[in-house]
Amino acid sequence: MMRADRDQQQLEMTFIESWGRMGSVWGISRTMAEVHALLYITGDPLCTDDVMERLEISRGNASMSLRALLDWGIISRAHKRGDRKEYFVAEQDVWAIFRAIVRERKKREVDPLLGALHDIRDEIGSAASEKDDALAERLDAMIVFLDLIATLSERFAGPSGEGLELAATLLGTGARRESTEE
Amino acid sequence: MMRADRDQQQLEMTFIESWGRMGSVWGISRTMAEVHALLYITGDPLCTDDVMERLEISRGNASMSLRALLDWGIISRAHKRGDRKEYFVAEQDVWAIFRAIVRERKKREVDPLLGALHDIRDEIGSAASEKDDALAERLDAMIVFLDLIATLSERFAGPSGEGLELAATLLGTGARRESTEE
DNA sequence: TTCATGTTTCAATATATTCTGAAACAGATG
DNA sequence: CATCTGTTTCAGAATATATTGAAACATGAA
Repeated sequence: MMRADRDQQQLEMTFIESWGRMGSVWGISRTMAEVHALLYITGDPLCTDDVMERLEISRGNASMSLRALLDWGIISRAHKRGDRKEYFVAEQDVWAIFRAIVRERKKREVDPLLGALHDIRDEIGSAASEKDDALAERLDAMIVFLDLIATLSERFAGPSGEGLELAATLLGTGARRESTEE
Repeated sequence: MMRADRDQQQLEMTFIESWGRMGSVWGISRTMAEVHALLYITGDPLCTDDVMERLEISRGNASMSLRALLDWGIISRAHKRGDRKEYFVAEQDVWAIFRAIVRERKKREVDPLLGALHDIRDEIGSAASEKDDALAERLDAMIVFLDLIATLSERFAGPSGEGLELAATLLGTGARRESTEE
């Protein structure tokens, strides 16, 4: 039994490390990803000290990471009766986690880029020279594409369970073509 | 005319900077993104020296960035008759660019994580204790989800123009729900 | 082979990001 | 109010990442 427990902790740690390495994919630091992984895989409410201990990180780091995860909306606060400490629990629905990530990244990265691109496009519009035509065309292609991505991710990240439905649709559409696969 | 040219270069540079800042989104360095932006927005074949000059970066950096972009498959080599220098041109189809990025990120980030997760899952399977059940469940939820993502991105990144078609489908599906929007 | 032209590599350096730890803060309780 | 418990902040340190620049490496021409 002690044995099994230790094994489990080890396995959890492997998961945490793998997930941490993925942090870059969704644009957060390794530690922040690890804190999330710990909360997710553990399932229990953990306090700052638990996180510090399990991950061997400083109080400051743990505090910052937890707050950032709260901002992203993928963990939430919890309290134990008769205990003043704050505990944290991770959202357990992977789709909800995914939607939160998509929403956040769109807000932080796609939207600002689209804004900048639109600004440039407007400037060109006024100063129409010959060469500008080709530039404008390429810019437009990019803008149209990013607008599409933004719209798609908005739908994916929408509040309802649409993401799942849409994924199913996508998969269904793809299935019809499976015979033509390479 | 001189005037218009200078304006255009400035606008191009603004585009390049915006795009460079986005580098993190698709997991490459700022400079590499800028090199790509330069080639994309310029449209012409450029050689290493052109890139160095326009972006004010070292030869080594330019060389590494260009090679990496070649690896990603979003720029290609070009040659001018009677000129030994290598020139580079960017893929102009934004969908092709997007597909290349999705393909590459899946390969580098999602696949390894899925591999690690499957390994952990296998280990748990053999050492079934009570507590492990909950762990296994959470792990499975994550694996199922990532498998779905991997499948979806494979379809998106497929060689044909499927990505565009699928996006249209998705958009269509969404349109039917537009009335229920928040 | 030697020279001329162009490309790649990589150790040293510069830059950016993340983390620590102790101090400041908040707010409950006696 | 003083004290106790717990949280947040932030300057400096540690770490990781990106960049330079010069030397090594190719390759073709004479």
